[in-house]
Amino acid sequence: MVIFPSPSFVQRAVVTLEMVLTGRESLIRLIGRRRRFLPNRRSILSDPIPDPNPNPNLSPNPVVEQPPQQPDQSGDVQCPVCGRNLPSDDHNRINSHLDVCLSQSQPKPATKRKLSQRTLLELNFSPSNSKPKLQSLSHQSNSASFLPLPNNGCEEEENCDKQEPPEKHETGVNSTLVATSSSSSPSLPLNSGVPDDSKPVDVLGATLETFIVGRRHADNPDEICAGTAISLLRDPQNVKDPNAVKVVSGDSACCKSLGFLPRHLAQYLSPLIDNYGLGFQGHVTSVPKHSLEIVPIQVTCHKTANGESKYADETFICLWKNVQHVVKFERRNPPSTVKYQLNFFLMLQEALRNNIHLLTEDEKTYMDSFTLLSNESQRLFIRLYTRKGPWFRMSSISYSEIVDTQKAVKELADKEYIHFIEDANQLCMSDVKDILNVLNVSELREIWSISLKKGGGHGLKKQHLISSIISSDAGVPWSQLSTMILERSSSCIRISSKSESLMWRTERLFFLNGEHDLSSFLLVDMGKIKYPAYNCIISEPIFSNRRNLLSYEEAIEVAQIMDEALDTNKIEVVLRCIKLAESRVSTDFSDRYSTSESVSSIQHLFTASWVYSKVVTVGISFLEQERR
DNA sequence: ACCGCCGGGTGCC
DNA sequence: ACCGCCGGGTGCC
Repeated sequence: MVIFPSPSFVQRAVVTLEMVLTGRESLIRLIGRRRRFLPNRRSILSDPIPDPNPNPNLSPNPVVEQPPQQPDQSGDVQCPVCGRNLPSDDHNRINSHLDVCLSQSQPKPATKRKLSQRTLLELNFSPSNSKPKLQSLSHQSNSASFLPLPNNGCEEEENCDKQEPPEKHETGVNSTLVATSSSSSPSLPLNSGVPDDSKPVDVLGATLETFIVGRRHADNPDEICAGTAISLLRDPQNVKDPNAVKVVSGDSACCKSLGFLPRHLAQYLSPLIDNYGLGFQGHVTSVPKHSLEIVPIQVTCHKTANGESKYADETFICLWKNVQHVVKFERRNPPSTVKYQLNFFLMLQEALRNNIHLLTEDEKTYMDSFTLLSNESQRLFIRLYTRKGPWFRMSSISYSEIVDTQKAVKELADKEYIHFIEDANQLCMSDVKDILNVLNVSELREIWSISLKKGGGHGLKKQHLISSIISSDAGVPWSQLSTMILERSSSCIRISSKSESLMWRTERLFFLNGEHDLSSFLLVDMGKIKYPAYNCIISEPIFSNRRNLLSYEEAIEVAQIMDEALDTNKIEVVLRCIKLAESRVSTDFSDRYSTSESVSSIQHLFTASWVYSKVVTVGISFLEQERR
């Protein structure tokens, strides 16, 4: 039996230690998924760089900028790639060493993702990691920061396992469900184990454990707490499901609905209620964290006034058996809102809870407002957020869990979570290049030949076509070009920069690194990654104030811009990033050292100067390579 | 992506 | 383009 840790464990387990890595790879990990929208891009690229250093000549020698965590008094310098110490005065040797090192570190990108990554957890469990670098961290973890949880979470599951009948039983339930779900009146499944004992089944007083689902349609979803008295009420008028069974609070029929029973359970329970006069009362067992999650309940069967006295006919027994099967089945496979949605909620909620001191009122309300969106809008947003984009053709958006995409798009656009474009007039210059990317090559060729007024365009690569279309916009009027584009792409949508920025921040605050994102949840859910359960007590926030967070984020932006520049060989941009980073890192340090505040090494990894020092080292080793 | 899979876009020996 | 390759989307109910 595979034991999944609950998602809340993920957050801490995935905190990784960047300090182990050096070189470009570590920069890439630091950046994580490239942000589509960089709020400071313009100023980073064009504002004058404050220069606290009187000597503007950037030395090409990496000796100058040591990563700050490696103070060096010995006259040696440390290779940024392999970490070996070299005499700082022998430049030739340093350079040739760097060549060797870089050429060794580059040809093996296929395997480099493994092994170098450490989680806090591994550190916690392997005391052999007593390198001086890690000292403060291991100290932190030894001092009862991480307490192993009693695995109460899985205990129940394991017990279930033992009680559960073997696997074929499960599939039996499954197939009966499938067999009957299409017909509205439940045909009675051929239960192989139809009771030979035809004595009356003992239903009165029997207890069922199940869930409340469909809480979005409840009258008052907030009014649930553990122990709340509930009863079941048929809802034959329900348009979605004529078998629907409502869960209402209290025992009177006029009470507010809290939600519904799972559909498959209602399928068997409703005829029992309708035809055999059974009634059910009980209470809420526990309350989940999120208001849309399913709520475990317990109900006990009783007889209503017009109920029969004897429950022995075959139909009844069959229905009752099926009720029990479904209950069992659903306890093993609880129905749920879409998992990625729950994970996203968890992320939002945790990021909010742990970082209230970093967020503005505006941001908090915006994050809260996400939970007020309709289910489908939330799902669509999350789906789009995880896709590459930035633009998406409406025609390429289709998800089985989102029934009415149009409606979801409209709601998201109204609340400014996304931008929606269907009219050529709405198209602005800066978007054109990105929108052109959603077209395929043959569509681009058409536009190309019209706007350049010549045929062909064959043999040109996609990016070439795009840039040549943009640069030749003198050929056709602007409005005509945007019309041509939209004629082919049809309506397009894009996540708004506002929500993109905030969600990115949320994601970073939750995972605390760039390598993990929402898909990590999925990998855990599927057992591709396994983390033992442990508890985490946060003694100190990673970011003590908003200013630190913002400067960290801006440093990541610089890192990303340089990373892009490295890919596209834009050396001027690389140079600019290095200079900027160098100036920031020195001002930051004079700040740091002027205060007596001690910064633990784990917090050090989340400072702008840490990021900038990486930018400088990685950038310089790139330039070093360029030079020869 | 730390998997594994699928399906579309793309290139020109 | 009947091909391989590459890279994006996806997995959960």
